Amino acid sequence: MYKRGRRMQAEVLGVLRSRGVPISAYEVLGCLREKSPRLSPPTIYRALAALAERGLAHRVESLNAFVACQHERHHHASILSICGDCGAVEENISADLLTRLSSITGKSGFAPMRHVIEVHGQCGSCGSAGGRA
Amino acid sequence: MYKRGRRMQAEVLGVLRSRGVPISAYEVLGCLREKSPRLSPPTIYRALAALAERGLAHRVESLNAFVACQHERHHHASILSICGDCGAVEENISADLLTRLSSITGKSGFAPMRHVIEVHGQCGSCGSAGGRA
DNA sequence: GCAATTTTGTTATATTATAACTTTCCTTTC
DNA sequence: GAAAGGAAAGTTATAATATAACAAAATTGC
Repeated sequence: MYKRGRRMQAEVLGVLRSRGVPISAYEVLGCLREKSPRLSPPTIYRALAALAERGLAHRVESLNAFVACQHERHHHASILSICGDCGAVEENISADLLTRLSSITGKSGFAPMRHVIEVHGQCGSCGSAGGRA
Repeated sequence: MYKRGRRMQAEVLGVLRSRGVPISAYEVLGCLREKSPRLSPPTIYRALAALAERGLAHRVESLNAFVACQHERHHHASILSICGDCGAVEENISADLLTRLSSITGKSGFAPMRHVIEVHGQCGSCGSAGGRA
């Protein structure tokens, strides 16, 4: 294994961090094209894949989008809470929950490798602010 | 609310059930086009959305695919175990896990509406059969 | 330096999903 | 029962997401 586009990855991670909320690969592409018009989708997808592998970003499966990791580099699965109103994502880690999940799925001999845990709803800010209009 | 394409939904559900594993909307389309060549994507997507709403099928977010529900009609979130080798999906329901998930995500005032819980790994059959070759 | 390997850039295209409009068909009213 | 009104389905086109496949360039090991 070698360096694999660290420069590009840093650029992409910068965009993800500056946005805060999950954005599509094409939104990243759009941002970076302002400076480097020749960029193409595979470059972005490769950087995103590398960032995910390094634990610096996550793919949000239920949105087909990507978000910067909020914790230190970790190799546990994240629990992502996604606000449908403002788009904000909160990231939680719970070894306990993963253990329980494994015990549920493992009953039939299933060996888990990767966990996707995404919860859609309304965040605290939007709940208290917007409320039921 | 009225009937909303029950005929079509039944066709689509039939295809999902006959396959057993998650398939893309376009695979469904391909199957049904053998009989009805004029079908188009929106028809399939509408039927799939209606089936999901009725609790008869699930969208597998991490595969961009759809699978028939294995339980009786339920309105709890499912835990889907997806075998990367054979594609088989097992569906589990655990109110306890959802409660814990809510308590984790709820700490910051988040109000969960929809849960996506998908676990990728290797199923029991593939684990004992294939093993490490 | 040169070959081998890996990474990056580029082009093209595959796959997934939906917007927008038309037609059909059902219901309601008279 | 016919016409108006409205919801659902069909249709066309295109948008959004993702990757295959190849070319060029950089890096490493010798």
